[in-house]
Amino acid sequence: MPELPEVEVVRAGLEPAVVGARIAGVSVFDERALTRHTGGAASFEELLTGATIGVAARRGKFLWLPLVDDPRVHGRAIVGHLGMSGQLLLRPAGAPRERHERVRLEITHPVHGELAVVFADQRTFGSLAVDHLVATPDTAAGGWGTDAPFVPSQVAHIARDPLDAAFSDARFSRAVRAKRSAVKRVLLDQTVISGVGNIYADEALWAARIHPETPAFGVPARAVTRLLAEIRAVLLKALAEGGTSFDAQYVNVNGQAGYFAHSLNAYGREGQPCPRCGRPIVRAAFMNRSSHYCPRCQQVPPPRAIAAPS
DNA sequence: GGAATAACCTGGATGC
DNA sequence: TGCATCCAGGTTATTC
Repeated sequence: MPELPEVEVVRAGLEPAVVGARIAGVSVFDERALTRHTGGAASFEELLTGATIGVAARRGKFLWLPLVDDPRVHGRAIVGHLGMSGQLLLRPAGAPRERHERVRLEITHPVHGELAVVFADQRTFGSLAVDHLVATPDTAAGGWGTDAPFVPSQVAHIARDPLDAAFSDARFSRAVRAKRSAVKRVLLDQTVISGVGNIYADEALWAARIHPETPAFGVPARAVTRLLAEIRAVLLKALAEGGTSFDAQYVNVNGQAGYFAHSLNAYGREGQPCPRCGRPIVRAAFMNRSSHYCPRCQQVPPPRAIAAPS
């Protein structure tokens, strides 16, 4: 499923092909891909046709492409989220329609010529929209790939991701230790830390030896620091390996899968030995999905050892 | 206001 | 072989 590393691979793949490109045509095949766009397909097509893309930016799992050189769309951007199965693919102009293709942008790049940016999405949880840019409260750059202190309004409520230079470790630590929820639930809360999904939450918790159901306020400050370091480590390793692909649901802009699935220690390894202690990895229901952990390495501290936040 | 839960969605896997 | 059911999970609206 596309989490931060997978989305960053897509952003980096799009960047050289779309920055500076002019959008020559827009085709919307399925309006469910525009659930975050106000105005429907006609508005989406009208706004984008003729616009030029400035940069390719990302925060957490959100991507955006600011639009420049056109007063009609000044201060706006194409904002995209891949959901669970979304793909952004680069194809030659006029390429045959992809399976599950929802939206296509025909672009003309000054160096690469005519290309198609294809948004395909099997489960239709992903979406594209044209959105207004708003200033970041901390005046730092909006995210990866941009120096401008702006983000789409739909992304403004999302916390910075842990690979962002402006991410505040101290604010994250305070937020975690103020929550009564399970620590894994906090890691999946995009308003606390963005970019982490089910796979990397399980991997980081395994690496930090923290049980996913541990009350967040019960995680010692030193362990929160260790957890954040493990989150960064697992995200960077996954990024270096091109992301995690279990099936055809995640691929880069050229349709190629990543290799990080081979490096997983906990997620998807139910019944297999823990790489650290050999005890079988356990899968447990969690928030309508699954948690994977080692029952020996990751134990919930006894209640008496945990002091609830006041 | 914080926390928990359901709903959205499709296709592959599994069971009968 | 065909049908029904389960499962995967990011985000958000709703409920508690």
